[in-house]
Amino acid sequence: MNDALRTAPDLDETDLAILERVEADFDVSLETLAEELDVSKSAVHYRVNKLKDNGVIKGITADIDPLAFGLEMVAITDISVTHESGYSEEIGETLAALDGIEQVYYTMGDVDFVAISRVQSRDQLNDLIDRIVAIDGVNETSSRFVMQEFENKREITANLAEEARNNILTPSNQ
Amino acid sequence: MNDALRTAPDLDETDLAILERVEADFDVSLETLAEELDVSKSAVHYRVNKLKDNGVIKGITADIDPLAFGLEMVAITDISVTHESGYSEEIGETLAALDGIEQVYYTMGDVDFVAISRVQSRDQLNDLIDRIVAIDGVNETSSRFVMQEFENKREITANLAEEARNNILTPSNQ
DNA sequence: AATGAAATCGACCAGCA
DNA sequence: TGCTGGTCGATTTCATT
Repeated sequence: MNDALRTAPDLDETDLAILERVEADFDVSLETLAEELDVSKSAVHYRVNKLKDNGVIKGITADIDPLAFGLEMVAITDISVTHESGYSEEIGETLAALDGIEQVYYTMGDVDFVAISRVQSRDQLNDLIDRIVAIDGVNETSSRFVMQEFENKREITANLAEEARNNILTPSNQ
Repeated sequence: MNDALRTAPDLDETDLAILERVEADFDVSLETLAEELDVSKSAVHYRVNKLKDNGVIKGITADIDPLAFGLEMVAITDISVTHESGYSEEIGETLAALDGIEQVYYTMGDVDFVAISRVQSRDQLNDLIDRIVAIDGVNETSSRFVMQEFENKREITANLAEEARNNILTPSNQ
């Protein structure tokens, strides 16, 4: 059995086509979708609903431009913690809850956490780092400025390698 | 003048309230929104449209659960490039185009690029790293496994520090 | 910028393969 | 289970303020 796919519901090509389309842009009429995919409106509606029930589609959200809020500065911060504390779960949640921090990863290796943050100014970044080091158990931090972000595409379906796509369409555990 | 806000269109509290709501969940009726925000349905609709025209709302998208595709493995890869090549822009775009890579950051410092990738298996990660080192100009890579992701909330409005929020509502450059 | 009415579109349901 | 076609309610559009 392919362990990586144990949670995957069975999807066919039409489901994948719908997902690829709506993951990039949901602001489209059912009718347009139906024409593009060459199925009926009702069928699209039925499948989209099922994908929502399945949890494959976690939600419909509006993507907001960070620059519209002046959030022009991105930083990557490595954070190491004192291991005797052992509260990595708690520290991770505390980090993720800080204003300005977008993502927190707990990693294997010397550095324990990697945080990606987005702020308006260098002052706000300094303030954020102060708030990070003030967290109990945080040992050391080291930040890098991001000069350029490439294609902040977070599209799952657009990132599937061919092998991964094949695994979904023809699961070994069916 | 507050340099960080030069691109910010003027937003009022109602706009912010709409954005906070729809950034987390757009799958809501106009009526519900109107009740929650205590404005008329038409007004909500008008403002949402304006925010789309403004570019503040970049788009409406479906969020897909990576686990539904068996994408259980996340890695952070530091990538250094040979500087005589000078094609960092091109390398960044090439990296971002690789299947499996979600985000690419070009940073200041020893490490030139940081890539976040999401794959189904260790094999796929090895394959991805092979594809990275095969890129012309790539010098060295070093990857860390992510053991846990904390609150992958990418919500701009939820991450604003109070100062940042105040900057938007009462811009110094108005 | 916001409204209300008219036109359009999507959600839901009973029924069918 | 997956889909059809039709009805009703919701949303979009637009003239108007």
